[in-house]
Amino acid sequence: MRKVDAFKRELPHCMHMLKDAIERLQKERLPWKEKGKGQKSDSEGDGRAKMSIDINEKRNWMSSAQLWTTPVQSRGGAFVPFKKPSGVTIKEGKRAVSVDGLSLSPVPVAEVESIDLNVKNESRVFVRPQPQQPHQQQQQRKQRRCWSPELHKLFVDALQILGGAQTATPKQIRELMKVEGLTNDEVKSHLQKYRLHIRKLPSSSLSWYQQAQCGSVSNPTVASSSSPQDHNMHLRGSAKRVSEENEDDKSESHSWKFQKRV
DNA sequence: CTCACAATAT
DNA sequence: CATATTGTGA
Repeated sequence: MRKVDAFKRELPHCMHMLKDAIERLQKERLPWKEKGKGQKSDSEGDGRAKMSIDINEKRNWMSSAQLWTTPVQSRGGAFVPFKKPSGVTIKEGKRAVSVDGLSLSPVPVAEVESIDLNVKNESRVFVRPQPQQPHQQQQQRKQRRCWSPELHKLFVDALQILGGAQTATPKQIRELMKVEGLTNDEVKSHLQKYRLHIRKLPSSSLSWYQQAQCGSVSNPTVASSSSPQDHNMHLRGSAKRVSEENEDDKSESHSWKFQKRV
């Protein structure tokens, strides 16, 4: 915990340096900026320049916008919507996130303009400077959907019910899964990936999804020392005979070829 | 830098 | 709906 103190000391320095750089840039920019137009910019122009730079700076670290992560529905737990960073980096400054309720809203917030003494202890305080320009692209990318193993299981089940990966359609799958908050596009994307994967290695269709970059990488439950006498090492090797999709396609090939779709 | 994955564009 | 492309995190 001493690191925190260290950061407290260092952060202001960084900010100062940054500010210095920014000011210098502004000065450099001034000469060629006021060409033509009347220079009433005094306050406004200056402020704008500063702000734009500020925003540019922000863009860098703004890339990580992981906020809400759980539209997840009823079913009791089993879902691990939150992904815990494996490394124990110095991310302690997370308590002030209580405000993220509004972060998702597209409000054109006025934005803070002066960093100056804004240096709180928080390493990240973002306010979402998104509505900067009229372009607005499409308000950034959507938050990545976390396909937890459970979710994937449902997906596969639905897939089988619908008769294999090739015959199933995203909409049907989604309806069969009955997962709240799951969109067609998400299913579609997952289906695409799934198809590609089973095309590549037809034999193992159940195990390929192990990576689970979301829910359970490394050690999510180490700190609590909840299960010392663990028993994870079973499974794997028992239900080997399941050729899944391949068989499905084959076994039902006689029918689905002519069916227009249900 | 490369790869896997999910989002988004055709 | 299917594929292709792009953006990102590991």
